[in-house]
Amino acid sequence: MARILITSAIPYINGIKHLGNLVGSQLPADLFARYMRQRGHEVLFLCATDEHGTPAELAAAKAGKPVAEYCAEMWQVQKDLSDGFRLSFDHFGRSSSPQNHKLTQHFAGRLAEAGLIREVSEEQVYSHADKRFLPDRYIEGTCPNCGYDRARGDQCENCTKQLDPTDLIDPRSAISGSTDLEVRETKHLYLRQSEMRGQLNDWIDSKTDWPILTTSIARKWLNDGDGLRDRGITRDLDWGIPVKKGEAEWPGMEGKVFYVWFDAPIEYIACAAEWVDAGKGDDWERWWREDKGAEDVRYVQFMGKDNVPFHTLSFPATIMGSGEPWKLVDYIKSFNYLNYDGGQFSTSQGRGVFMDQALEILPADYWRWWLLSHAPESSDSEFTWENFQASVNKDLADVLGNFVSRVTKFCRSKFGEVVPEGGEYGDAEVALVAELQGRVDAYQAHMEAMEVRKSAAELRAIWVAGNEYLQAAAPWAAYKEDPDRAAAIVRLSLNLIRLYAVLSEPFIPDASAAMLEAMGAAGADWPDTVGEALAALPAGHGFTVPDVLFAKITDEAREGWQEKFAGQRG
RNA sequence: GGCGGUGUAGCUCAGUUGGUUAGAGCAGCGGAAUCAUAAUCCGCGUGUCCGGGGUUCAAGUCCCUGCACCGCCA
Repeated sequence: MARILITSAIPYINGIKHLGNLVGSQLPADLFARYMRQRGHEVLFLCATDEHGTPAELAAAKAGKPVAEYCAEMWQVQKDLSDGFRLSFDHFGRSSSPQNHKLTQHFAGRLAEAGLIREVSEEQVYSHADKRFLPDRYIEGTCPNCGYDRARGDQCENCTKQLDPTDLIDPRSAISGSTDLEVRETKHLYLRQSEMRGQLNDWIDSKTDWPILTTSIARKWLNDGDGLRDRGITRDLDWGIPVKKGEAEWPGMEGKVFYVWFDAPIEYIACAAEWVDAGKGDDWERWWREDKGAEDVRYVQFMGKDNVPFHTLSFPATIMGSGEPWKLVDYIKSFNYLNYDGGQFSTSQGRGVFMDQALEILPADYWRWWLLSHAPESSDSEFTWENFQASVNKDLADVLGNFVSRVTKFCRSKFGEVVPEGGEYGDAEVALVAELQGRVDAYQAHMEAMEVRKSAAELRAIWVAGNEYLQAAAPWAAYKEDPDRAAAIVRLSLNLIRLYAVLSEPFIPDASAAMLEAMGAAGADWPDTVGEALAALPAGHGFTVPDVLFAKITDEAREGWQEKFAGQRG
């Protein structure tokens, strides 16, 4: 039995995530966690909300609420949605937790002791009307290059020129529109990542088994231009983790907080502490400290490609720089983007399907299956309603759902709601078991390797094999001449349903549970061999005919959704 | 502009270190069956593997170059 620590990129607090966000991190992480648990491994699967920073403050202000209250509410919303999608986190934490405050301050203190933090005085724009410093992109003005009047302080979107806020003509606050701005001197802490470039580079070089998408992004940041740059890790904000050196005050940094970029990944660790404090576990350090039991832990992270730099460089720099034996990530599974019907999903424009809307129109399993079987692994992939309807109807309703339906209903009509006795297994059954064993082996290999689409394809092939067998064995025909032969076929087929429920659990947990319940099966323990698994339900074992597992998506429904989700969510 | 990715059947995609007639699912066409959510099963693909050069006995698979789309640029 292995021990596997799994984290998925932590979603930002200011809103409900869309399906592209979901399939890029949390959903595949859940697939892997569920599979590993079923295989009997010890799994700790963590996720949290990322709550600090200017966007959270602004979203709270817009909602007319104190930021802490806003975040608490949005955390609950996101928690409920992750439950709705059956994401099996062992704990869903918050980056604003006391545990993270303590750990973030601890890391900062260690980094300072190691000489990896320097103080920098810089000039930043302060808005009197907003009573706050403004990040570059929250300052608007006229571009000195092209004259575009809504250029941002970091870059002009019109001519793409990189800008400094002080370059702008007639600068104003993007928050209030106020022009009462002032350039003030302020002091900030920088993490000296550049000092660790060699160490990080060697570490990345050692990860020969990582996807190219992951290592190429890391190498680019390490080697581009002057190489890895130092990064500011503090901000002049109210909402965040107060800057401290461990438990001690940090002279000159009063009233400042750590930048969200710095504290968010540390929440991966703090979340484990939250997990313990919530009474769900009793020792989080044995998952995170190599000197306290984590030396045999395998740590896997899931994320979209936009998050790769932070996970390959910034967070490792924090950990390595601390000089303490914290667990570094062993494998990073990164994803490309899911597009929506010819364009991008857009949170700001409300384009695409969001997690809350998805669950309002269809059960989680529909989305889980489609998203995972079309996961953007090798390149960006695309969601279209036609493809979604066709795939879900065919795979879930026709191939799997109908198999369950035809077997259970045939048995009920001929033998009653009990696994029939009599008859012997012959060549057809031997051949089926052999085929399934090969496919289950392949399925396991793909799941171990986190090959999501290939796993889905193999699982589907396993479902198809049942239909092929049933079609060829034709118990409805055999029943007329040789009822015992029909009984044997049905007995095996009922056992196939139970096996399918077990194998499908990581992808479609609700349907899996419904199938197990209908079959009166005890649990979803992974089979040692297919042959044994198909003998789990003995003759005489009672079952019930389940309700239709997957109702089909009609053309009318699909057309309605297509229109409804074209943009501007209401 | 720099960097990276992608470009394979109508659609969504597989194609390991270059090696036999380039594959899967869906859609389409033909057939079988009738237990089942009109659900299943069987059969059917002469595709400029984006274009053009090159290396090689052999390239979708390596090199150069052009084109298109996408992303990132702290």
